[in-house]
This record gives sequence, structure tokens and C-alpha cells, in this order.
Amino acid sequence: MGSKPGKGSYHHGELRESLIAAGLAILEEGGDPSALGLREAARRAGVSAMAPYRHFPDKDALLAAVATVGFERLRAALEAADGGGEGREALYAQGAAYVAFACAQPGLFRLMFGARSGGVRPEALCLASAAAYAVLSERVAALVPAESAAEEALRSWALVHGIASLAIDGMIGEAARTDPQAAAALAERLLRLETLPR
Amino acid sequence: MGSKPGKGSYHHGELRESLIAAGLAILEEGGDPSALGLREAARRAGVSAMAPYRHFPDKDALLAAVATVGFERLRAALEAADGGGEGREALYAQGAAYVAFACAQPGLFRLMFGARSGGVRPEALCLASAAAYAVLSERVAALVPAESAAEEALRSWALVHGIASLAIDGMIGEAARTDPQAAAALAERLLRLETLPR
DNA sequence: GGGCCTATGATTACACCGTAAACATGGAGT
DNA sequence: ACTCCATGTTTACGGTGTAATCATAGGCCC
Repeated sequence: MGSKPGKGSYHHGELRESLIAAGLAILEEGGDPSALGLREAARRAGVSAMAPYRHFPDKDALLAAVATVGFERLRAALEAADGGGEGREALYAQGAAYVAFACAQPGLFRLMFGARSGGVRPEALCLASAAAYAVLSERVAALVPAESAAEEALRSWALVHGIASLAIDGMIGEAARTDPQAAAALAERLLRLETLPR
Repeated sequence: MGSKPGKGSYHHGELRESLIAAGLAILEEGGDPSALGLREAARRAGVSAMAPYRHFPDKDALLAAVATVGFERLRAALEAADGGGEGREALYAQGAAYVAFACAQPGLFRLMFGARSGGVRPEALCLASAAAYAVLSERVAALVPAESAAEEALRSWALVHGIASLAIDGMIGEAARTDPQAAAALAERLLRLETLPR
């Protein structure tokens, strides 16, 4: 065991990866995380309804695996955006990328941040989300005094996360909900605003 | 018809209100909007499983009605908080109240902002959410130049919404997730932070 | 006051979902 | 070559949302 059986055989061979891929595909088709189900994922992977249970103890485990991939993609998107600019421009670029990511994949984004009520988050999921946050956090740390870095990073995260959440929930307008570029542009504008004058 | 039959009679008499109240109760017991179902609400209202369909065309309609109540409560909370302070202190108080509201009723909060994918939002829901936003928006308008008021208000909203979302999803820590006072205190601290120095 | 009308609630039925248990298959290691 | 067991299948059960049909009783009209 361990090597890959032929594609047409009784045993799928890469079911776990196929199920995660199917989950990602489902989430890309409607923005509703509740559309991602064990049976539907199994259907898309061309396998019986119960097969997923050989690879995931329950539905939440599949969801967590998909969310983990989501955080890895988010981290990659943030790193790519950060590399383009310099100083606080890089921070703004990260914010825009964060919002664009959410807008482009609202279902995945909602899944990533939807707290499974009683569920303990798997280790891999925590690591992936922490890695994504580190990209933003370290950029902020390079821009502010060390003693306020943590709070400034949290504040920046909250701001872009709020913009992203409101955008995909249609609270800012149809353009910000459906067009990642428009949402990113809006995010950049809001990020450049100074705090209210005192 | 139109008057209220006795409580023990065949006809409930206030089923619509009872179902909404049941929905609110369900949401207060776990933070998971998916726990709010038509059948469970009917059960709590002491009525058959199909009875809700006489008052709501489908599940989304009940959800929207509950969410509308949520926005009314949020508006009341923001107004109460605003009344206490003055100037930008009132704005900070509103932000703290916003986050405390989400933390105290995460299920309701998630329902309010969860975009039903293809669903058109009922008029009442739009009005209620707009009314809540107006409380914050008008406070911001009283603090900044008119030409930037809209964007400043949106920025403030996004910031507190982001803090609230991250808090209830457990991304900031257990205290911020479960203790409304701790979450509100954190929100106030973040709101008082200046933008990053340039 | 008596009788129908209709708003409201109850029943039944169906498809879908997550999950558990029992069964089948076939590649891997001996 | 033979067995083992990881993996996939089948069947079954309770839960959900929804549609269709039936039952009740309060209000209105005569």
C-alpha cells in the first residue's frame, strides 16, 4: 500500500486530495459554505457517498482541510502582494490583496473564518492561519515601534477583515461584492484614510 | 378574524412572534446560525412542523425576520452607547457597544451579516440595517469634514465589524470570544490607536 | 342565531443530508 | 501464492426543508 493504483480501479488512490479539490470547487460556485457537503464532494470525486469517511472522521474535518488550503492560498496572495511594494505601500497592497481574495472566493473565505461551534480546530488549520497572519503582522512590525506592533497589526487585520466581510456580504454595494478589483480599490482608499482629526 | 384566540386553542394566535422569539432563543444557545431551523422553531413554539409555513414562505424568510430584530437591537445598543459620551468618545463607545453586541450574541450577529446567496433581502431587513448604520454614520459625520464623511464612516464601520468578526470567530483569543466586556475593552483600545506613523 | 368561508394549524410524503454498521474488493507484504 | 487490511460500497436511521392535502374554528353575512 502507499503507491497509486490506476485511475479506473476500485480504489481511487487520491481520494483525499480529490475531495478537498471538490470542496474548493463547490465553494467557488456560490459563496455559500453550507453548500459544501460530504455527499456532494463524494459525488464530484466520483465515489460513493460514504467513501469520504475513510479519510475524514466527519464533515467538519473535511471543512477544516479545505479551510487550511484556503489559508495557504491567502498567505501566498499576501506574500505576492507584499513583494510588489515597499514600506507602507506594501501594507496597503497586502490589504487590497486580502480583500480581493475574499471577494474572489467568498465561500472559501467564509469557511475559513466561520467558527465551528464546539469544534476544536485541527493543528494544521491553526498553523496555516497563523502563517497567513504572520505575513501581515511582520510587515506592520517593520513600520511601527515594537511596543505597539502587536496592536497595530491586529488593528490593520481587523480593518481589512471588516472591509472584506462587509464587501462579500453585500453591505457596501454590488460592485464591492462581485468585483475583486473594485473591492481592492475600495480597500486601498479606506486604508489610506487618516484617523479622524481630533 | 384579527383578534387573538385564547392561548390554549387550536389556533396559536401569535405564532409569527413566537417563532421569531424561538429563533432568537436558538441563536443565543450556541452561536451557530445553522442551528436555527424551521422545525426546531416550530417545536419551541409548541406547534406542528409545518405551521411556520403559514407565516413565512420559507426558511430564509424566518431567518430574515430574526435578523431584522437583530438589527433593531443593534441600533438600540448603538444609540444607547452613543448617548453616554460626547464627540469622538461617543464614537468609541459605539464601537465598543458594536463589538460587545456581537460577542454577546454571536449567532444572531452572524445571521444578520450572513448573505443568503441568491436571496433578495426583504425590505424590512434593509431598512433595519440601514437604520443601525445611520447611528454610527451620523456620529462620524459630526466629527469629520463633509466631503470625507462617507468614507470615514465606512472605515469606522469596517474596523469595528472586523474586530467583532475576528473576536466571535475566536481569532483574537478566548476572552475576546466569550466575554463581551473584554471584547469591548479591546475594541476601545484599537479604536484609540492612531494610524501608523509615516 | 345558524351556516358557510377562510385563515390557520396538522398530517403525510419526498428528497436530501450526516452518520453508523456491515459488506466487498483488491493491492501489499510475507 | 495467500492472506490481511486499507479503502470503497451498501444499507439503514434520524434529521432537515418543502409541497400537498386534510382538519379546525373563529368571523362574517343572512
